[in-house]
Amino acid sequence: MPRAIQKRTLETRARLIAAAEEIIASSSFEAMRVEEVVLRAGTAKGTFFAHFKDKDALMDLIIGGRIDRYLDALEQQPAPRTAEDLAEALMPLAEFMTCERYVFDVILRYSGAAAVEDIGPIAATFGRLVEIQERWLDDAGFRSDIPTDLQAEGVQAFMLQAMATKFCALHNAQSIKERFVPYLRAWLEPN
Amino acid sequence: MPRAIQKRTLETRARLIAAAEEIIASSSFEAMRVEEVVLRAGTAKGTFFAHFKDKDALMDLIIGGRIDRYLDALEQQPAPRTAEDLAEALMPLAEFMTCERYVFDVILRYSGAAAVEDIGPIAATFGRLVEIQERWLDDAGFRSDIPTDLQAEGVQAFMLQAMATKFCALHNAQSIKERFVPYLRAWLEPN
DNA sequence: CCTAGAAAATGACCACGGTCAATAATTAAA
DNA sequence: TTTAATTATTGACCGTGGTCATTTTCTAGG
Repeated sequence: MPRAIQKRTLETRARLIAAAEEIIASSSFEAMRVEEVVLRAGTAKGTFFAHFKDKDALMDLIIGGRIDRYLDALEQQPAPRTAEDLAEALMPLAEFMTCERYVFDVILRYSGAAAVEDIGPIAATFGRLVEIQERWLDDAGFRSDIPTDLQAEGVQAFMLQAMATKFCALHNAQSIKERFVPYLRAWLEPN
Repeated sequence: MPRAIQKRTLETRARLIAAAEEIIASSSFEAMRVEEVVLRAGTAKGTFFAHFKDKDALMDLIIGGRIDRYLDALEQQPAPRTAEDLAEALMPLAEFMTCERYVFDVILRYSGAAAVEDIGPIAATFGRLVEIQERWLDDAGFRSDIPTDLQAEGVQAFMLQAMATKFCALHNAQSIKERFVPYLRAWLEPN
């Protein structure tokens, strides 16, 4: 029979997460070191890995949490009416996702879960984002020749492409939005 | 004044690359260890890093080389006439790019160079691929409402999206091509 | 309370990528 | 040929993520 989770366990876990958030706040996601986290949390290194599968699992959790707050905000908004508005609405999220090269890499790596049983926080947010976009696209009625879910996946693909160029010398003179809008127009408003 | 590169240097470099290729051939890209490479090449560890900035730089070189061979083949082919044919033509390349999760991750990370001066082998192949597609799309004349280079970038974005799903539990029941074709149809043949 | 057994925490240890001061080999000029 | 300058190689060492047998703490049953 499985015993209830001890209060101690929850406290330790909370301390580890808090310590990581502190480091991120005072320097960056990239600068986070497991050794530094356990030092601040006052635990041994092994304890970290008893709570999180690996360092990236904690990153998944923290970054996924941040993304979820952006999605909460998006859900409050009315459906955008134009490709331009859609891009505009997604910009805060896109800016966060590309705030650091390291963050973008983690997001890419975790955006699709290899197995159903390990759909993590970030992968879940991608599912949520598609749902939000499907609702928006249903309302806006851009294209009637292809299903809404295909449209939403396309928006996702172009958003990733636009974001990737932020780290690409050939394109980073342009802002993410400047790259995103032409894609969206061509995708959602052909002809 | 810069001296000529020593023959010894080229030999050492060739031995390192050959050793790495051996390991990849007998196991996998992921299994490559710097220690094992230098052991087989008969050099010291430091020598490796005198020739390559880091482990990934050698991966960039080797994977970029493989991709280039696929592009050589694509350049020999006539321009595809339909979205389906385009997807079909790109499948061998897509299959290689997703032969290992690790390989796909490296490709994603190196597909855009952070600075003009360090456009590496993989980043260069992405430029080449866009050029090939621009020629194809010019010939095929799918869409006249948007420029060819935008069309080509879209094909790229959807190819990445279709490939990514190979490692995603939600979609990997479908083949890459099954996912790629609907995107391409919707992108290149709207209405 | 006491105790058995489960859950949690520990820290020495390992794997592996990467560094750098010291050394060896090569080259061009005297 | 000798020598000085340049280039290539070396391997001990480090940083950091991750493991696991052992120890400590907690909990339920008597």
